[in-house]
Amino acid sequence: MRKPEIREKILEFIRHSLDERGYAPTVRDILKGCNLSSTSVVQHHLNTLEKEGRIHRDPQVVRSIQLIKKDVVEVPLLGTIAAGKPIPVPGSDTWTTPPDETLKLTTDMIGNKSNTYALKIKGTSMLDALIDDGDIVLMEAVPTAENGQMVAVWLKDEQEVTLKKIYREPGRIRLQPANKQMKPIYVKPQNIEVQGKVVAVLRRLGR
Amino acid sequence: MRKPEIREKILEFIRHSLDERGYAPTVRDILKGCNLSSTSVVQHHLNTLEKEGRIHRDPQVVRSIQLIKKDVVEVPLLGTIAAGKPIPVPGSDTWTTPPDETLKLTTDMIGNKSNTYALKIKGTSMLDALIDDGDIVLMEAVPTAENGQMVAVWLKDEQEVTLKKIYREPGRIRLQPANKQMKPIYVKPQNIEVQGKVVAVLRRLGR
DNA sequence: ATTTATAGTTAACGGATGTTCTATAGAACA
DNA sequence: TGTTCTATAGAACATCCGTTAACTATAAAT
Repeated sequence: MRKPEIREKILEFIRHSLDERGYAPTVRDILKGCNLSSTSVVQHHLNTLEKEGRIHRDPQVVRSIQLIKKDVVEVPLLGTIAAGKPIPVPGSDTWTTPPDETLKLTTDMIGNKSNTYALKIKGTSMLDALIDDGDIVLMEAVPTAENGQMVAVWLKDEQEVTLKKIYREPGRIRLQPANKQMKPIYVKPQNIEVQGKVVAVLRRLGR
Repeated sequence: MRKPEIREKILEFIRHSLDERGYAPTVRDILKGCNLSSTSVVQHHLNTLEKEGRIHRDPQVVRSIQLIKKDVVEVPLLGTIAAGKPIPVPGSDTWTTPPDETLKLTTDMIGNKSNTYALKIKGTSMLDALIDDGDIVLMEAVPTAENGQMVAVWLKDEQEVTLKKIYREPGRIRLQPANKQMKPIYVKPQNIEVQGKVVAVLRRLGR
């Protein structure tokens, strides 16, 4: 019988230890904490966990166990977004040079996604999306978007980028402002280009 | 001669170690890393740093050094905010019972403040502040607010709470919506009660 | 039924590590 | 001048800890 439960228990214990005490447990800490009977049992499970990529250890180093799951993510601030300008989409050239600035965020905010980036809003052209000058939007680089999703849309005819909720309707696409008091606009499918999904909006005030 | 520089160097080394490797250095790591010559020198400085409250160690525990400064802050989500309802202000009764939910945020977002709390917006009554239904506002519990600051204001006559930028003018107070296209309202000073300062606005989409 | 992989036990080695003791030197201070 | 505080140096100690080896036990696979 495979016994993953004991390894879950060990992981939980490590998590607890990191959380409560601030540093990782030793093999013998785990031994006692999980009611195991031998250090080599612990060693065995730790080896397995490391093979599974769930923890990382530095050989011979006391208390070097780390959980792989990340709590804090650094999101690159790739540029600004303004009316009449396509938004910077992470391309090969954008990734090669490291971004000038990064934002530290918790996975609470974005869902552990790796393809998330941030853009700073310039100007008040996004007011209908309830987004102010200086706000920061977290974008996820996705090829497609589901109905109802808030997306960054490039309007080819108007040469303009806008943030709207997208709804595909027969023969047309409805772009609905976040502000429900405002009316939607309708565009031809071939007139738009979805440039990314809006994951979150951040507004920092009074600094 | 006092030598705080070497302790700053040690702190920096600890920070670097925690950052790069994920766990704290040993006394001998610091010895080599800071070009010191004896473990007892390191011990001495660590004792001093601990007395100064800048680090914490567990006696006899390897790699237990922790920096006191916090990077991730848990902000209590104290309740909801809606028109016609005073916002929950952290009082004695609110703090005694732990909040149902907390938000993990980095000090990037809020400035290491301890008196910060979060409120969830219910309804669209804050649209003029560019704040949507479901948005989360981070409030700082402060007694006074400076001019131009975005604050939560309780309007006594109207029995309503609103988020506006506050400007004290002779004989009246101007409450300016964040949306610059909208006109300010003017109120008598005795008609308002500042309930807190808005530190940030968070909007999480598509989950 | 036999083999194989996983899990557990016991014991021990050797090195890493926190701590302590003693001694020295310079600066501040009264 | 003597005292005290801080910083430094070297050495030594006892313990903690990661690792390994040899062996047994059990479940799964063939």
